[in-house]
Amino acid sequence: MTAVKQKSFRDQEPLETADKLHSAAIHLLRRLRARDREMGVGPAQLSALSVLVFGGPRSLGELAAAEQVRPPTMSRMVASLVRDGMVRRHATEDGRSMRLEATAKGTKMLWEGRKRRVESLARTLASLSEQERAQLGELVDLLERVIRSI
Amino acid sequence: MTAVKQKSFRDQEPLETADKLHSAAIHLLRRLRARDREMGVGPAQLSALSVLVFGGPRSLGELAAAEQVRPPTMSRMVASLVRDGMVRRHATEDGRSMRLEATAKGTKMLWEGRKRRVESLARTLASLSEQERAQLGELVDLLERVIRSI
DNA sequence: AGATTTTGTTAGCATAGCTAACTATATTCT
DNA sequence: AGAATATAGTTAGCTATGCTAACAAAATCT
Repeated sequence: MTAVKQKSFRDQEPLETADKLHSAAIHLLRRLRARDREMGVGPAQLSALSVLVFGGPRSLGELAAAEQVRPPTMSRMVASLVRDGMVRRHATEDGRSMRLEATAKGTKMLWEGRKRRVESLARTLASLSEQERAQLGELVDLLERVIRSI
Repeated sequence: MTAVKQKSFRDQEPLETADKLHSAAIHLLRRLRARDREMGVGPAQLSALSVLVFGGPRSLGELAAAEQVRPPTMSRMVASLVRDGMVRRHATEDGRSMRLEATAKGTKMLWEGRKRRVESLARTLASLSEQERAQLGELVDLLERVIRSI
């Protein structure tokens, strides 16, 4: 805790930014969730599917790690994706694990899904000034780095 | 839809940024959720509580609207908060509605909760360069505006 | 007074997170 | 080789959050 009673403003600032960021993330996802419901696939599944589509096939454990979720959670999501024909399981040499791969249907649906989910957001972004848009683009990259290092 | 078949790169860019932002929000919340579980109160409840603490007392419907959630969802969250002694219901002239108000316990817990939730994030932010931190501070403000206009 | 509107709750469903406990396969160690 | 151990996924069961539909109670409007 580094017990310091009188915090400086400089120390407070990251906490405030962190809090705002957290709140922003909550509200962003709540707004976008509405579009998710229009399709049959939930946000977590779409996110997992996107790892397979953009990152290529991988095992369930790897997918769970990539999505920062426990194996049972991913196991259920994958089961649902397989049931819906979005993902295919391939046997590997190692009989315990399997290669998970997005199907053509899954890939197509992902593109539709993400577009739909994000298009209202993208529309808003498109209405920003050139400068703001550039700023936001850069900072999203920074944000990704930050999140990865939490 | 503005059926345009050949999209320019410029048009694609907001979609890409939007998608990254969405993904970042998901992963951020997943990382922070772990800390939430350490306390007895979930993230949605903490978020609702924060509206009462920082925004003052209000009715259930108003709270639901502020949190962009349907009344039944909020009703259940409030019931849980009341059960835990975080929130108090006050009768109003209008017998249908009620004033929801954070208790002292709720206020204290909120401060602890948000700090805990966000402190690992704040720690990471504190390790950034001065410039990056400033950038990020700007980003969240911009982000908040963007989200509000979705 | 009776009909309608508004506010909140209850019931019931789905997704998504978790841990604990299990199965099946691989690997390691005598 | 065979037993013990480790690893990969699944199943079972819990919680929290989201929703809609149906309801109850109070307020408001004719």
